[in-house]
Amino acid sequence: MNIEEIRKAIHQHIEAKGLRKTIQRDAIIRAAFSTKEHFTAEGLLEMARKIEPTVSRATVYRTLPLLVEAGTLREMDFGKDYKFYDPNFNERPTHAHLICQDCNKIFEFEDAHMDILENCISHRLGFTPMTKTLRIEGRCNTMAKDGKCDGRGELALGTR
Amino acid sequence: MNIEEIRKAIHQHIEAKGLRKTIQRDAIIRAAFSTKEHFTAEGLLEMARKIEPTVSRATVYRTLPLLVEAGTLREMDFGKDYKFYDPNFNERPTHAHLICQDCNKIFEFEDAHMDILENCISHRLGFTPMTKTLRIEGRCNTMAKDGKCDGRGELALGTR
DNA sequence: CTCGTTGCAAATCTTTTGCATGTTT
DNA sequence: AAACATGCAAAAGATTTGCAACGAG
Repeated sequence: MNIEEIRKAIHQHIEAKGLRKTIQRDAIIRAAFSTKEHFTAEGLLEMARKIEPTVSRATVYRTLPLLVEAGTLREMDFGKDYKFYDPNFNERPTHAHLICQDCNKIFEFEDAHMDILENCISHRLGFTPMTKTLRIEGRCNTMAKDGKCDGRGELALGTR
Repeated sequence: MNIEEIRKAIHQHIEAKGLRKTIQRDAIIRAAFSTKEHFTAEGLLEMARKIEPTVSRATVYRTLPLLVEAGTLREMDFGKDYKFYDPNFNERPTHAHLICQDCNKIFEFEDAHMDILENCISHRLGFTPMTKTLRIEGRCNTMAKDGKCDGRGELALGTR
């Protein structure tokens, strides 16, 4: 799903709700999906203003729920006092997060077994899973052994 | 781990930090672990005041991090604007949550396969897992079939 | 007696909202 | 023209903090 498809999906959702297409909303959408990084409302405001300087904080906060409702953006809790948003669920619908307690980097990973197991458990409990969130916080093994944390990038992507 | 053991563990942690034992803190501890329900800071204040009326909101907010640090209480995000706390990780260290989107009840479950798989994945990625959080939101199958949601209790406990 | 602790109220910080004005259809 | 959207600034709501009085060791 590239950015044009995402934009189309969101505009469809917006239209279905009887709402309108505006330059501010479109700038916010473009900004949100121009990155693979997780971002905050404030960060999104900054990014959107580079595209369209008239975007206001209020419009960002009013638009974010639309992107979440449309199923294109996921609200995330990383233990901070403000919300983060993850734009990568379009590409990798079942990914989970591993947070390094040594360097604070957040890694994304997908695992088919995990996905299947989550589905099994849900059904055994009598539910059809809609949203699954797995977050693992851990210590870097290299850090424990050699005293240095080898996080290989801000956002490590890859199915293992 | 019963409440007396939990109190002891927390008092040990508090002492180790060079802090003091007070009636307000103890009331908050007793309140927090007198229930299996998830609670908010405000809810804990209410419960603690039934034990010791002099407890103030500020002290609750100052004490909560101590219980979390001591490893006896887990901070939880259930998508609301305020934090929830889960006192059940002492009894069931690896439990996860399933939230019914039809009735909003939160079920707790444990699954050994899940636990093992999470550990495997963590090690494969080069980490030793410290905290694992799994939350599944889903639709009730009975609701879908019969139009009624049969959540069998506020907090369903049990390994399946 | 010393230093941590408490309650209160004020401050903080993110997110929400009322309102007058501007835009989309 | 009608209905929705926007920016601004004020409001809201959870959590934090400064401070003077209090309490544990």
